[in-house]
Amino acid sequence: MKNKVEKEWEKEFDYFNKRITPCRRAIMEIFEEEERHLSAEEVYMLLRERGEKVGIATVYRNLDLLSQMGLLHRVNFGDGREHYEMTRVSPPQHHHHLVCTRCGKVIDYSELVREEHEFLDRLERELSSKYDFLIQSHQIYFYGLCESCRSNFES
Amino acid sequence: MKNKVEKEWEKEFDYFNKRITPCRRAIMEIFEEEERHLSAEEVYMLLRERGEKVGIATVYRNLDLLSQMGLLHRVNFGDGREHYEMTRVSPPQHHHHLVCTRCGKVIDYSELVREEHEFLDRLERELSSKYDFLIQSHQIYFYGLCESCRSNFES
DNA sequence: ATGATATTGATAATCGTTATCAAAATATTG
DNA sequence: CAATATTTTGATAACGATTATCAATATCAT
Repeated sequence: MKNKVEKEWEKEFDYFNKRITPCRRAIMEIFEEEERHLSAEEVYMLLRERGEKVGIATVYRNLDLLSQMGLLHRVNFGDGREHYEMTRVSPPQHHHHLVCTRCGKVIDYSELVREEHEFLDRLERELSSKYDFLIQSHQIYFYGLCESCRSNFES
Repeated sequence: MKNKVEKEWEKEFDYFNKRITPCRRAIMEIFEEEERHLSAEEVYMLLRERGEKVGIATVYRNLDLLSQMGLLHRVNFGDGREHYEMTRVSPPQHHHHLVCTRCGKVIDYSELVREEHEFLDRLERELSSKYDFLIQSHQIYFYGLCESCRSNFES
């Protein structure tokens, strides 16, 4: 195994004994460029636009692998499919999600990042040691009803 | 609509103009008794054990409805199915989840509940007003690798 | 009661994801 | 470099959770 290491995330491939294939590199690049959560289908489309000839199964496999490696993490909005986001370490670009349980609308927010950091750092330390768990990322979801769904709730 | 209101959650049915059917009542009772997250399939089984003759489709429909009403909320551990928990208002029984991204193991935790409350209350107020969003519940997930998965990571 | 509306059950259909397995790519060894 | 072992991929079938359909049933309002 002799992956060239130019980017931070490339080290992880050595650590996990995985190869940096064109498909995997392209997926990582897509997430670096698109700063948003993407479904497997969306990643697949973006790969094709780039001219990468990959099968959808490989996309699923690699999204799964990258998640296990901690480079991506899954976010789930209850719409029946998984979404993936880059796990950004630096700069720490924390943002979380407000999810409307009725229409599925998702609002990204990044309020009170500093306070969150203080609180979650402490919590993470407690949990890591208590449960012997390597914490790689976290997600906060707020669930409720958005304005439009609140004003006209009907069967 | 004239639902008898004996329990707190029964009010919500009037508010949302929904009927309290035997199936719906039984589902709520199951979640009151079982203090854990349940999948649709598990709820279905527990209903049958009680002697409730319901179809699986109705279970899905009602879990969905109850979620939209804010009485339940979905939790998702990335294992391909939704789980549901009761949204407990009093006593506030906050607990969140540590999810191993490799083996799917879920650890419930309830550390630092007081500090969480302080921080999240403030965050909730900000988000509610800023995005005009009625927040009904929240979930914090920590993702990472549990001890056993960390010690033997192999393809 | 009567008619309108809501809920349910059985089951087919949908759709995101996973499994299979042979072919291709890449690494390792001699 | 050639030969072999290992990993990754692609096409597609299979799977499984969830949703849609629609007629039957239950419940509500008048």
